[in-house]
Amino acid sequence: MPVVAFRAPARRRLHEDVAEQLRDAILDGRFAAGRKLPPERELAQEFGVNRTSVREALKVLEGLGLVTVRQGDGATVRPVVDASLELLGPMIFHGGRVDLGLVAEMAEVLRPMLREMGRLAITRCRPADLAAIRALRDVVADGTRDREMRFRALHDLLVVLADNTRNRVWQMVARRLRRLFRQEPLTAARTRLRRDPGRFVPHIDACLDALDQKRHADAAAALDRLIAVLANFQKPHGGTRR
Amino acid sequence: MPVVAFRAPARRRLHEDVAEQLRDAILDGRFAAGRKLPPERELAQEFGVNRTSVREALKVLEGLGLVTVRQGDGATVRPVVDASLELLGPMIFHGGRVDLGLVAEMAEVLRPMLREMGRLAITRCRPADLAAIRALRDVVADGTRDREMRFRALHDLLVVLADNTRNRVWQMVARRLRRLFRQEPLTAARTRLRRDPGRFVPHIDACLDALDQKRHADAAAALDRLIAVLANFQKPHGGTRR
DNA sequence: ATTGACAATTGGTTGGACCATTGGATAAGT
DNA sequence: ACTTATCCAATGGTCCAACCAATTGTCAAT
Repeated sequence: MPVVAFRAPARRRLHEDVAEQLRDAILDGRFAAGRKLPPERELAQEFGVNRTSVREALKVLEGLGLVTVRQGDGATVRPVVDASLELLGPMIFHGGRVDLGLVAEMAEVLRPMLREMGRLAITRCRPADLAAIRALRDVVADGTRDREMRFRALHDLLVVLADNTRNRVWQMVARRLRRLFRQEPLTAARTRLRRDPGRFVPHIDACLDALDQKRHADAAAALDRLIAVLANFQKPHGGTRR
Repeated sequence: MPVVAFRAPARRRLHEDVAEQLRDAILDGRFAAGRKLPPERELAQEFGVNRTSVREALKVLEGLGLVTVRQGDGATVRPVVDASLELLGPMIFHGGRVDLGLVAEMAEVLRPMLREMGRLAITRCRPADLAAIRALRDVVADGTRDREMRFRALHDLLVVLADNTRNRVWQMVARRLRRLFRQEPLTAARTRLRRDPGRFVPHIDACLDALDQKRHADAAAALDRLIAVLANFQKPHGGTRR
């Protein structure tokens, strides 16, 4: 396993760039809900690309639920609240800023979800499943490794936990969350803040120890503490972090 | 308000049809994860459409996380478990069948989520917010109306509840769920089974009464009973409904 | 005032051309 | 024989130009 985490160079396609710019424009409110986007031909000219690229970008936005397109009429912007949860990433990190309020609201949703998922996993995991968890725990605890790589192991832990629930929906949810946690601005934030993934290790160990001794309630309690650290944000309406 | 619920005639676009067929082929396992889709030019010929339409369809599939497309290489199918949660609908209703196992797993995820959302809503809702809930309750209880329309009011209730949490993430989650509940095969199933939305009314009333008297714990308990009825499926591994 | 025909706007689709990347086949070098 | 460099066929990415089809507003006829 490499010691340093590289990221693939961004070899991007035109429609991705167009879609991203339009997406951010909508999220920023530069195109209000209910308003119409400019015609495709006009957008193509403004972006300096062919109409095809604009159309492909619009397909992406339509898939995200950000616009509805009707022949003869144009592309109408929809309320962001009606759009896909895939947008939570871009909504949290928009314009170089982090929306701490939204992070807190997200944590408010995540905390009970992860608790429940953890409980199910503890109930259903079998001794053989623990090996994968221990391997990831060791990576998280390994101070000689790249910090971001240890965080990646932590995210993988989430997915392994979901797999132990034997529930396909939880498995999909966990993988979407892992994807969100690995989005660029967040990894940069972790690096900047020099967060230490090691602080999760004691909770992981407590959980594993309890599982070894079949003390499921204790294992669940240890997981709860881990999740409390992971989703460690103030309640909304109050607003700042920590 | 109309008494009968009509649905807009399906005025579909080519790429939507193509995307849907490819999506179902992947969900059915006709294209296994890791395999490659046929080249765009070939697909265009098979579907009898222009390459542009195939490409737009592929953009949709890419947005769903079902395939990754690389220039020079082709479109590679990704594991469904890594794909978007938007796929839960088509996964549940595929090939004219309902995957009851997946429904049960979904209920296992939904139940704790809705309970938590309900608790938050009860804590934070203000007296003025109850009017909207009562109006929807009346529609659900109105036996003279079209059954599906009463179900739609029930789904709207979910969204209003989410709005009362004052949490944008819950609001988005609730709207995605409403969208899922309203997908075609599910509405047909409800009509076929002649489900009665009225069975939820007593729980709604109990919740509203408790809220009037500021008995938040009782309101939460009533909501829990409602959710238990709503997500009324056997645990997975056991398999059949009711 | 209502209805119906028309026209401008705008998305939908097509065919074809050419560019850029990838990966394997082939040739060259050691 | 093995490694390395080169080339090429396959495949996606982009562009162009034209035409089809749905929508909406306009305007005339009733």
